[in-house]
Amino acid sequence: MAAETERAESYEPRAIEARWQRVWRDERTWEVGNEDDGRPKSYVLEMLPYPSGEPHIGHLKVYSVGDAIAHYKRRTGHRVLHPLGYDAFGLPAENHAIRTGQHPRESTEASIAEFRRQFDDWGVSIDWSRELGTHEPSYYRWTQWLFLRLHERGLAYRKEAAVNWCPNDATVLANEQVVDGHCERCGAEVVQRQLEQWFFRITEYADRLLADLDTIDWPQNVVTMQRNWIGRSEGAEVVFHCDANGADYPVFTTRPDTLFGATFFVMAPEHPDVLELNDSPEVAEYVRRALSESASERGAEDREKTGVALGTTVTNPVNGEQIPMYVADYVLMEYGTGAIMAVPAHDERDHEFAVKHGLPIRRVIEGGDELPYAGDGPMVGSGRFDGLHNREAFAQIVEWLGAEGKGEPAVNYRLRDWLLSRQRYWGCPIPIVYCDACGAVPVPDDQLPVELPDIADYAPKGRSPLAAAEDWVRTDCPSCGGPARRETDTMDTFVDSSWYFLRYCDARNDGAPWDRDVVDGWMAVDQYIGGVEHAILHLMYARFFTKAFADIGLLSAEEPFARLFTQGMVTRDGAKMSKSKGNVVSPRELVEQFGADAARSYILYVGHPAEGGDWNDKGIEGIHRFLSRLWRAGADAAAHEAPEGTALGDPTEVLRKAHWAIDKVTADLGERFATHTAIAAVIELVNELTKHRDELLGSPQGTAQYRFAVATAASLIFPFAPHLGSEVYEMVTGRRVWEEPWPAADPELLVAETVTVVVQLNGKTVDKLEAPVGLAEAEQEALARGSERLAGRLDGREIVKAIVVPGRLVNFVAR
RNA sequence: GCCCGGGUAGCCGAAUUGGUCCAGGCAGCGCGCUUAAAACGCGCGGUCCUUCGGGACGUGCGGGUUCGAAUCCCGUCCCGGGCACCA
Repeated sequence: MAAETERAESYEPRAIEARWQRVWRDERTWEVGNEDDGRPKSYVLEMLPYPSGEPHIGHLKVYSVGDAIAHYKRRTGHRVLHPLGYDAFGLPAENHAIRTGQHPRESTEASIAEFRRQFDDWGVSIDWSRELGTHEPSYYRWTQWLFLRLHERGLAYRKEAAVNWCPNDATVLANEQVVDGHCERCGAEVVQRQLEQWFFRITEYADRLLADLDTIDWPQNVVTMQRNWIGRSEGAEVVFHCDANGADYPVFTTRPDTLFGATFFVMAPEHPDVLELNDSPEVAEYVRRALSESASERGAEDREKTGVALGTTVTNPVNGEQIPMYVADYVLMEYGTGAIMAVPAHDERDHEFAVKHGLPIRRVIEGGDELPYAGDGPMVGSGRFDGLHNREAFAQIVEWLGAEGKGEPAVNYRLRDWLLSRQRYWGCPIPIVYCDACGAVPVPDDQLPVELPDIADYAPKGRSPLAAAEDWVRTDCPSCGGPARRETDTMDTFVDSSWYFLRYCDARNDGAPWDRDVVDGWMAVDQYIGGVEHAILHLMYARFFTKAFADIGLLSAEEPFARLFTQGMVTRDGAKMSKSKGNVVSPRELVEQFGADAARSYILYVGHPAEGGDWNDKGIEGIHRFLSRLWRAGADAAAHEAPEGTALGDPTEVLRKAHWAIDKVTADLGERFATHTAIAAVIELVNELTKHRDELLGSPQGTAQYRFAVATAASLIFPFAPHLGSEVYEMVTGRRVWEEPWPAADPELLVAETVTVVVQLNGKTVDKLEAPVGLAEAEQEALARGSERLAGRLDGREIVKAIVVPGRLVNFVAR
């Protein structure tokens, strides 16, 4: 093997890495077919990267983790799908276009090329035959197709909604463009404006999204965040009648037991009936002011509870009492019914409002030292329910309201429908046209994709940039053939990234987004890896899409990601890396200086990958030293052939260490993703074999053991440092490590010859004794009892009890 | 305010089931190799006391359970993250 190229004198990572990368590329080593070949499948996936500039340290980490898992899975007999692509639509490319005039496609594709170049440089084992970019017409054609399927089912719909509007730039803004209630570009205060927008009806899936969290293996904190985001609350809808206009106003409450304590009634400023009930200048002005404020201002902490009386009343259904109506901005139109019953004695917000406006506060639940009291207790001032515990009264009141036709049990969610319209250029066009005669008409499947046209000017003009492409906007109605206009908004980029993991399964299918059998053969993703910052939005949307597609009959999986791993952030000097702090570590420079193997291994070594991990510039040198030591050991082992057929002979410390390392790495990598302790185990093995080099190489059997230990170290380091692992393994064995099964530890060699028995006196360690393995408890106790140090410390006291932990310790209790 | 994590050596961290606290790396110190340095290899490594045998203390802090606690329980402080007018 070494004959083809002269071997170097020292570890030269860049040369080794280039060599193996060429082999993997030329032989398409990591490509995988869709046919079942009898091996269990394993779908390993990192979250879709957004290509901007060049990859950062977080990318290096996520692929280091994912690649280690993919390699481990392959070598434990799995057929592994490990693809990669790009989340290529998005705002930064468009902002760049506004500044420079460069087409977003050009800057995006330049970034993709750089990302791809560096991913190749890292030697990540990707099936590149499935590579995709969400901005390619061959991809977004199917994004549009899927939109139409959801539209057919009523899961995509249009309604008027508030958008962020910058009065200075005269444009709508995406949520990401609003920073602290101000326009990201010009700094003007952002206001709310009503516009027709497209939504996905994710709320229809709220219950299933909640319930199925129990079926997936995700980090607890992510599950909790999703649960909170869905925000299911049980309560009742209660109807309040208004005599002034004859209307019935339902409200949602989680506390029907406090109904007798409702002393006023509040509507959100957006409530359509507010001005109908009272159009005085004072009310009109209050509503106008509230509507002009941004959501973040309105939701600000410590904000005073403002509001205006409407001069009308509603009837409290439980006691017929007339209670005054108010409009106040602490009530939200989007939640419940946009109106609330206010119970100041038992709700903090209502209490604050009541105090400020001099409204009556009536206690109906006993308990607590002062009001407001939100806890439980017996009911008072509640008519026939007095004396009952409020938890019991809860159901009885709802039942009674139901019988009277004044209310019913109700469930509410914090989750809102997903607003997908974006008034920007660089995104997937929404495949809808507007016809005066037919209204909003879906573009027929055979006319997809609706391609994004080129435009000259990306600058904001008070409407979506696409509206400027007049030739593109003007079209014929697919229904009646008359003149029509295209939808000029594009889709939220989260739409693109909510189904890409399905496309990978069948990435080159141009007759459908995927073949159902193929997707069913791969899904669900067995191991998903990414940052916790996507804990809510991306993961919720992808789950929703998967469920909706399953309902439509496009696939079988109910959940997209069976197992989720969230990586921690890499810090430097204890602080988040950021350009402004100037403490950014560039993966490109690291790889140039130390090689990809060292960079990847170090990032997995600083700590458990789920935790943070503080970057230390000197630390990577330590890993580089270790890899160099392994390389030298490989060259050394290659230069010391053991005669053909030499047995390994009697176990030595090195042989035992090798099997210990196999066992340790297998458990750490396979069970707990503890890459840091796995790598530490390989370091220990290499340290051990380096230390015993001379004595081992003195005999044929020792030489065989040395070679075995070196090959084992190479085999075990391979998932973390694939190039060096391949190189050293080949040097010693002439074989390719990735074609070898994962090594198995010999259980007999995992058992040491002797164990250390700790002798304790009243729980304090007084001696340590070497003892043979497998000693009976009584023998172990007798051995410990004979300890001279124990005798010295006993000082005349009497042993009253001995606790024996076999193979570990003996604790004597003495008085 | 509420809900999760976490606090071990100068630094990053290990201790997987309640059983030897600190594996591995960094930094530091000593030794070897070298004319020298780098590189490389080997070794040391908590604090205080000591009659040099050893002893006491030690996992943020204070209590508790236990033969035995970094690990379990109660209280408290600090750091990080998430949510936060959702009725």
